[in-house]
Amino acid sequence: MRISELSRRSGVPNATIKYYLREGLLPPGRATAQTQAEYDDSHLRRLRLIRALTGVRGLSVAAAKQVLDTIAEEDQTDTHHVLGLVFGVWPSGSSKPETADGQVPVECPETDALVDAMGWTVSTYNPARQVIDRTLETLRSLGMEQDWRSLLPYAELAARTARLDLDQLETLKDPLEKAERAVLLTFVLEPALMALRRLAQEDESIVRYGESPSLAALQPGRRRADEHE
Amino acid sequence: MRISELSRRSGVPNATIKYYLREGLLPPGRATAQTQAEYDDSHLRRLRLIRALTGVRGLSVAAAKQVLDTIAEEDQTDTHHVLGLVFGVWPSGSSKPETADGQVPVECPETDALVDAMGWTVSTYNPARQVIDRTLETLRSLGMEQDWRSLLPYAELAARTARLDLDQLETLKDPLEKAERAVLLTFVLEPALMALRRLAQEDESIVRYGESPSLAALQPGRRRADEHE
DNA sequence: TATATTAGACAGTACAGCTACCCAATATCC
DNA sequence: GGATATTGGGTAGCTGTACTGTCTAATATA
Repeated sequence: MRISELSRRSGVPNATIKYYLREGLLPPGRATAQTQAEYDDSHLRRLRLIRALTGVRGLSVAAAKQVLDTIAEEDQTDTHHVLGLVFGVWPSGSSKPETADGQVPVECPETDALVDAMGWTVSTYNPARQVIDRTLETLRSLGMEQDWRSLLPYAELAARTARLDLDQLETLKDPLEKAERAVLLTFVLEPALMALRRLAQEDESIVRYGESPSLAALQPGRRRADEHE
Repeated sequence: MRISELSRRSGVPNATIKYYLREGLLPPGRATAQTQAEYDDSHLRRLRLIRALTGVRGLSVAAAKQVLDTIAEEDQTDTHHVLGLVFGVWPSGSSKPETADGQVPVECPETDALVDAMGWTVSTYNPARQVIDRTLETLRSLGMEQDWRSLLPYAELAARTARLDLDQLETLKDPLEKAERAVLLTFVLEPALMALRRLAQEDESIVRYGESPSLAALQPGRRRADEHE
């Protein structure tokens, strides 16, 4: 297909596709002539992935490129290698670590302690480390007397979440497919997970403190446990 | 204190403080004369909160204002009221819902089913609903055959997370303090929770598929369960 | 009284993410 | 085979966000 059909099928404007091509987010089509190129389903798929990362997830174009580059490069044969790369990517947008190209591991004493307490094995280069230390610092500067110990219960829940994530990769055999699925689970799912927390917070707040102001009629005598009505 | 001391103590440039005042993120100081105003610790605190939301969390200035407005307005006496407002705020930045001022509830059939299955009680106006439906749609458009049922295990973990969150509010009595703490837990903690997931994913990937490429030496014979070494 | 600081207003800057336009080459329709 | 439309490639411009710098008159401080 040519660019206009790609545009029509993806809903992304022609000019924007060209922009993504220029920025290297979308690989160039197979050139059939000097002013003609042929695109295929892989381009359509990639385009949708780009829009998922920049749209619902809110990544910057540069961050999306970084993520996309990760699943494209390197040898795709080692599952653990590919996944390690994906999980190690940090979209340098919101809350990015200082070191742009995380070559140098930054001291993260609190995360070290947490990782040790959880018995985890994670690369010292994983940028997620810095996010945790920086967040704890920020919370303390706002008077919240938190340290890594207060994150332990959250870490336990994060471990279970990660297990759910990895379970969904088991069914896939193709390493490339696995890498793309990992990206979807890791990045695109993030807003939904936070949305679930928000819903659960509202429910829990109603259970503990009373009815929500936005709701007119609630069933009385709500439970504390989790069984359904 | 005057603006320069506020700037020095917060680390935020003078001009930026004026910008926040203009934008209404920071309440004006008590004017002592036509070209003089007095700021206090509440301003310093608010300024730090603004930087936490826009910095580590990555909210836009407009989204931060929306969050800040929520804890400032309304009567502060009802705990459930205040928390309902905070948990209902969606920072219109990344993955914002379409309706800017969520007055009209949007149809979210998948979230409805999920909420029902969990036995939750949440406002139909909570913007988190739309995020979930939109994310599921996006994942499906990328070939992931997901529906609300696949989110159920995540919802269960979200419920536990919410319980941890609310536990940390129990100790506070002042409703205003409670609201601010809720903001910190809900928004500022988000990147850290996602970072924890990333670390747990890397660990779980090593446990299942082998060693991480970034790590030179690992202890052999890793476990599947969660006990510490 | 001299110097520095301040509030308030507004213009200017830097960057991101598109968007519009141009041109020569190519495809397509008659 | 000629007219018309589309394409790739490049560049310039536009819009919005988050500041930053400058100016002025009023006020504080030495």
